[in-house]
Amino acid sequence: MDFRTETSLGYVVNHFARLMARDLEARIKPHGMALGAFPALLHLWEKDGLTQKELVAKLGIEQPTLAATLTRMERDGLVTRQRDAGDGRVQRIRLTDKARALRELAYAEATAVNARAVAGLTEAEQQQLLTLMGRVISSLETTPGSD
Amino acid sequence: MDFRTETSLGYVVNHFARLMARDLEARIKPHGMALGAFPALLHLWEKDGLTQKELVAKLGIEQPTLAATLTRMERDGLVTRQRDAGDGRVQRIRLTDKARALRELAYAEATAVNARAVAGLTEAEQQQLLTLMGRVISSLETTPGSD
DNA sequence: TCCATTTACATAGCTTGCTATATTATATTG
DNA sequence: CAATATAATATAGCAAGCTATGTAAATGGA
Repeated sequence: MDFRTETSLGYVVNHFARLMARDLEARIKPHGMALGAFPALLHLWEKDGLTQKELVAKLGIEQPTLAATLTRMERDGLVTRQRDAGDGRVQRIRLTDKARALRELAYAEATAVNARAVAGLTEAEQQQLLTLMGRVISSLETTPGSD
Repeated sequence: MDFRTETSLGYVVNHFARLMARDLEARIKPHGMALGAFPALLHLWEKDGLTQKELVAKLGIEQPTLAATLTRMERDGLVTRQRDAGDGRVQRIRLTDKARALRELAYAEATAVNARAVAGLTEAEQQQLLTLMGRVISSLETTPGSD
């Protein structure tokens, strides 16, 4: 059997993702944001006070991964955890002033990373790339794990 | 400013890569292969006895990352490290019989993961997705880091 | 009402990525 | 030929992903 890395979707997308992550990390780290905090911040900027469970659902990562990330974000002064008054199991995640102040800057850096990546593509190609990836992701998320 | 995760290339590709990695990992782990070993094995199956430096160049990961992966692969009985006779600094990475025997099975699992991912796309769309990602990767690798 | 179950989150332990730095062997240069 | 520079790999330490399991609070059925 033949198998080439350049035509293996998994291989290529992994490489792609690492390049994007490296770039974004280099841009946001100087502003006190870690790479792993970024996706959580995006959702919290949209809606502050989400619970851990809600964030997990939005982020598509596992609960223990988020718990650890939140601990680092707390340490870095980006969020606080507050026990929900009505349900003692629930932690509401709230942004600090520092995190709120970083919003526009973070958007700008992420936008710049994305722009640099697709600089060689036409508008239509950029759109198609996102659409195709979106369709693959949906299908991976809805069809059985490894059949 | 507005920013939506569903249209952020970095966000989407990260999610995509994790889904692919989870699937492949679940398939190959039962056969004694770790996810991180997989890319290295693909290259060693093509050409056994590569040096660490050569592998690093092919894989696009950092040298310490590969060194750690090779240590685990050695532990798992997939490779051996042999000092090069001519140059005492060089380690030649050689596949074990066990690793050689896993080749076809590994190709089959990776092919299955890729096939499941693109099941909802036409042949032309699959080709286009790979082509577009390839172009973005090349451009990320050739243009300056974060300007 | 009480005990079992479920729910929300935390902890432990591993992998795989990174940067920075140490180590050791070869190459170069004065 | 010794001193220095460069090259190949190793080590240390951290981040962020995972699975498996622990803990504390809420719920629900006998």
